[in-house]
Amino acid sequence: MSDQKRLFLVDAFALIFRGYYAFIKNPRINSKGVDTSAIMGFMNSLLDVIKRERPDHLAVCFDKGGSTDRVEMYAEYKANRDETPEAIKIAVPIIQDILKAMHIPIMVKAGFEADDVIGTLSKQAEKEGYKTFMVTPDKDFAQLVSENIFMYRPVFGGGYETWGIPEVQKKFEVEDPLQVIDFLGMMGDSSDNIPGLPGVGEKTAKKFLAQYGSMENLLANTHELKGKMKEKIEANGELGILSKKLATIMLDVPVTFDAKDFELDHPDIEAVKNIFQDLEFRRLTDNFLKTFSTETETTPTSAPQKQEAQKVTPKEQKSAGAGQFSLFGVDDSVTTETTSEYTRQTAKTSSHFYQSVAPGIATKLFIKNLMNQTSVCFDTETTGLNPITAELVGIAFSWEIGKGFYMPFPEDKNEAQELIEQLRPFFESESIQKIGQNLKYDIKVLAKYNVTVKGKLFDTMLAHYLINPDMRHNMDVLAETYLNYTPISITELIGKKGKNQLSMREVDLEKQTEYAVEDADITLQLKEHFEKELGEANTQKLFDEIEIPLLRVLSTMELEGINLDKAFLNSLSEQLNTDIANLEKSIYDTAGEEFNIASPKQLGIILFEKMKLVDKPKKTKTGQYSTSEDVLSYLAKDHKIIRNILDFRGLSKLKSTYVDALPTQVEETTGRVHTDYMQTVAATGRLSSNNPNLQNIPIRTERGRQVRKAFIPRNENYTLLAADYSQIELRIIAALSKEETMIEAFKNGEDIHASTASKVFDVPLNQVTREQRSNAKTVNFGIIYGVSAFGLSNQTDLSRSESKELIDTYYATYPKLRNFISEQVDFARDNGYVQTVLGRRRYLKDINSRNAVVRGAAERNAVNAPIQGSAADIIKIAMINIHEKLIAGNYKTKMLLQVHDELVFDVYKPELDTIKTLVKSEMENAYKLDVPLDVDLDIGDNWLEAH
DNA sequence: TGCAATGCATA
DNA sequence: GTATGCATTGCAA
Repeated sequence: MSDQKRLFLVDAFALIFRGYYAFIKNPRINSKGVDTSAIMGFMNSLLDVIKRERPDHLAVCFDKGGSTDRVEMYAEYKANRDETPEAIKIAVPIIQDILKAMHIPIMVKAGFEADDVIGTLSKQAEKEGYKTFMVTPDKDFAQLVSENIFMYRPVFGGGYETWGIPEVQKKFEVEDPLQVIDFLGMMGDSSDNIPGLPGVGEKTAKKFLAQYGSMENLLANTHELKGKMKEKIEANGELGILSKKLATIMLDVPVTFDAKDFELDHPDIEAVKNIFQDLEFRRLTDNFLKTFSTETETTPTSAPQKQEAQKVTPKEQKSAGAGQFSLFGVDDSVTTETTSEYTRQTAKTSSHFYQSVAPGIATKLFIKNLMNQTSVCFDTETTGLNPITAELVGIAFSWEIGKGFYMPFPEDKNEAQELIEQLRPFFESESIQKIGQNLKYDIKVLAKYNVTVKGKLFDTMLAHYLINPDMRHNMDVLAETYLNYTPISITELIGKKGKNQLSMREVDLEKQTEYAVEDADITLQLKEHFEKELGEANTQKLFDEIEIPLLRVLSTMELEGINLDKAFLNSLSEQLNTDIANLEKSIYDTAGEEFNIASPKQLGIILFEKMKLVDKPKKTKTGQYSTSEDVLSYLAKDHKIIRNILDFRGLSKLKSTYVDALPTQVEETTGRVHTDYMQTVAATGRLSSNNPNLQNIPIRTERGRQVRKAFIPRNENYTLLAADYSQIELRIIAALSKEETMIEAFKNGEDIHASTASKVFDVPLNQVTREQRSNAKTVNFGIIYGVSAFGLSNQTDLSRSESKELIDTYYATYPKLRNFISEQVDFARDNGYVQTVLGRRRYLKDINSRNAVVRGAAERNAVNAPIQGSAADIIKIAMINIHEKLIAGNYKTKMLLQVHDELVFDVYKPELDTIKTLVKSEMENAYKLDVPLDVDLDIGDNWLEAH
């Protein structure tokens, strides 16, 4: 470093607060009962800075009485700050005493905040040739950063980072640190109660800044915004300006930087020692003496300081006494107390016999007993929610209501495997029925131990999904609804998620037993309940032949996961940035010069003055050329440069939702992405996918669909096969309605939308215009969703009355379709539900509502649910059959994904021809309709190519 | 930290 | 107009 003098300005309150909250979980209280956390925290930071940096000049700045100017501007300023904690209030005078003893100047100015004092001083020092370091964690200070003014910012886990101009540019994505003020003004700051612009947070503020550069320019160009955002910002321009003012650090506080006064000289060691002794700071006293004793130039790194002792070893599982483990020795049942029918039962109020099984002989006896059962409910307890990484902590079993056993699993992997081996005959027994709640999870966990769950299955969650798809199906809800019983909550055992949540392994064995066996017991009781109801709802077949077999299929697919080119994924984010650069270059080339694409002003001049893309460019209120979305997309088809600009704008969204998110979901152990298919959330019978959702990977836009390139085959011996049903929902509605005209079109392999257009607009098939086909397509989809003229006119260029006319003509063309629709609605009115081809029901309680809006929605559901649901039924059948054939044929090919009407396979190349035939045949013949089903196959080295 | 509202990705 | 999941934001704790 040069010989330039260095001034450190310390933001006292920021460091005091930070120190105080650092100890919040474990406050420092001395023998006099004084909470010294804040003092300790602050002094640690201060000494740390001195020791590390040895500043020539240093001062500590405090607030006094808040900022009168800002309160004048905005009465709410800092109004919602919590009352300052007591420990901080008492800390301030003590810290000031210590500073005096250390001969460190204290800067305060009534009516000004420390920010303003520091700002003013740093600018003065800059003029005098100093390098200034503002010691504060508060990001507001970034606006002051210049070539000679830096932020010196404590970071979590110790250490500091220095923010100069490049750091601020990067962090806030701005050119000039002064734009930090605009940034803060836009996004607001809840702790200072700076309102900001409504609806604008960090991401949006950065976007705006890149595009408009400042608050003022944003407000001058709100016409370019869309939707709610536009309304909100236009309505709150003044608030934005005010917010910016509030966020601005003042530079004209009446204080003077006096170099001599600020020189860091020797402290009054005795005085400081006395205060520290009084506070009972022993370590800090040592630290202080070391810092100021002359010979300490560098601090030894060998000294094992602080945190080392804090390392917490997870509590070992309590090894209970032998008696507790004995199989039949302990009866911890509780007598039933009389409960009114309004009081829910719990484990405490109902009689039960739950017991843990000890290792050794007890386990052998237990398993012998287990093997004699014909139907057993089980529930695994694990260390987490992700079955790929979770380890078994125990398994609960129950085959008699009110009674059950819990087998804890050792943490040691080999021992756990030995134990599961003993249970293998049970799980793999074909003759013992297995009952569970969400068995897919347990099956996946056990698969990780190489155990296959065989035999008949009964999943209470799936059963209830068929009985009442609109409800939720978690066990607590089911127990309360059907058994009038409240199970022990998981949070009671392991705490709320986040900070101190325990792993199931850390829970006492007795509690584990109570909790786990209770789950198994309740599940068993629910099974008895739902068994009857399944028959009554006529969905037994759907349960046995679709949902239960599908559960095995899904667990296999989920465990398999899909390969992601990890290098590609990890770099895709940067590649996108490269793409942006390429787009920029291409735009510059076309434009013939470089300019700021993000600036609408410059862009408008380039497009409409230089390139003269249109004769009469649309202008905005402020007289500038409009470059808004709708203007540009209108020009997009004729000009590549416009497409590039639109792409450029759309990238950030893509990046955050997919490109940056997906790599974090790659499982370390497998290098693959394992989605979780939800079998019980979609009321229509569809699956849904989450963590991550692989059913909404972009495909419509060129840039978006690039994400699909990241989904690749297992290795070079494999290829991806995508098989999708063509127009399955329209085929279903044609078949169900028996509308011959439409059925014929499908039988003849016609382009259905063109065919519809030809009939509705009464033109020969080969003379259908693009627009006619497009409108016909919209109506076809509208039918599936339960059309209204209003909805149709929103989707097309047609007016409301034209839409109505089109729909009327459509119904005239396909009269049976109209019949079908009214039949569905009538059926729903009479029965309260509609159903799919396989009898999957959806109950529509609002179908007879007197509220037309509510009733209308129910009527659309009545039309859509059987269509969407039947399509779901059919692909589920195909999946089950394909799964079985893949196993039976011992193929290496795996089924990986389902996207509603599409299946994706990882095909072993030598099997390709066989698999293509197999998949196509199984999908097309999954269910017999009066309309042929048609499946398109595509292969490729990634999911994008396979389309 | 958890919730609702908004907007947008898919079929 | 149907069915989902998720990122971001603001607000309530």
